[in-house]
Amino acid sequence: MQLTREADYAVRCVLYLASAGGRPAAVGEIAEAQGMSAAFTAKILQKLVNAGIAASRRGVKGGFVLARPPAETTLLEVIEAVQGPLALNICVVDRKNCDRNSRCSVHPVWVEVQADMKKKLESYTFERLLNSSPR
Amino acid sequence: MQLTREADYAVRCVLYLASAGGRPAAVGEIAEAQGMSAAFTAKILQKLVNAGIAASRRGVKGGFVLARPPAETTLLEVIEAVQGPLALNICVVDRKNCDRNSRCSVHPVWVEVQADMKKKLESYTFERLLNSSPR
DNA sequence: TCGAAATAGGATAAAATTACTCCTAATTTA
DNA sequence: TAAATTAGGAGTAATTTTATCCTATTTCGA
Ligand code: SF4
Ligand code: SF4
Repeated sequence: MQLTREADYAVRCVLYLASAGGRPAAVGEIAEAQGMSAAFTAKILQKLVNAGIAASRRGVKGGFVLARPPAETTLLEVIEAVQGPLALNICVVDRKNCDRNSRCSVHPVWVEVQADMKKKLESYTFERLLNSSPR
Repeated sequence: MQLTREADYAVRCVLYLASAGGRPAAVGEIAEAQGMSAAFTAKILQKLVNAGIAASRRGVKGGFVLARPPAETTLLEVIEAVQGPLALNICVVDRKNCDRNSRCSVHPVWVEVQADMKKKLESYTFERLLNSSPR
């Protein structure tokens, strides 16, 4: 029931790229700024690129940028890009994962809780996060 | 970001005990009814007893009962009894777990999302679950 | 054109967590 | 006392998490 370190780092990556405002940032730069290992950060950035959240340019002046403006990327997207679709319980994403689902009175609760969570995470764009003063 | 199997089983245990209505149920009975292994179920029931959710009686006519009426036990309590306090991210339960928390704009989001989740899970008592028709 | 700087991707591995099992001791009832 | 039952500790296999490292590819600029 916990966010993976990978997902936390992914959020930090996107946050950094958003604050960089379009200037390509290299893995090393991002990793150092956010206190993460460079090799692991590289892997995460790859996933963000594959998910269409970031874009990369190889070579000398290369690095990573956001593929879309910060207002168009949500926390949910970033999390799902690295740790897959949200799944509070095995039965939520696919009912077939538990054959008790038809007579289970808790199943609908997980569905509801996850929907709430999803909605909230979708409501946080990186523009919004950037403008919120950390406290 | 997923409920452990243990927590899911724990909920099933409590659900079963609630439906048994005060009659002591042995591990084997609970496990069979809910499609869980007996040995693992025994471990989980022990945790529920330690958390004050269930009570046990050893010996021949022994077994497990709920320690309180179903209306007084919530989903949250059962989950926390087996997998510990809810913690959506390392920084939520204790800020010291991440030294970036003071300048992190995402930290408050996790706090908020977890609070929502907690509130919702607290709102589901086992009386409520028992009376809800599974669909 | 070559070399340096950078990402892409695959393989590998250590550590932690999850999901169990098994055994012995203690307790309770008939 | 024998049978039924929980209590608790120890142990274990599988899975997931959290990385690291290596090689290939791309790009820039001298
Ligand atoms: S028992 Fe109910 S809540 Fe648990 S996995 Fe099955 S359907 Fe979902
Ligand atoms: S970076 Fe922010 S969200 Fe992530 S653990 Fe630290 S304080 Fe929490």
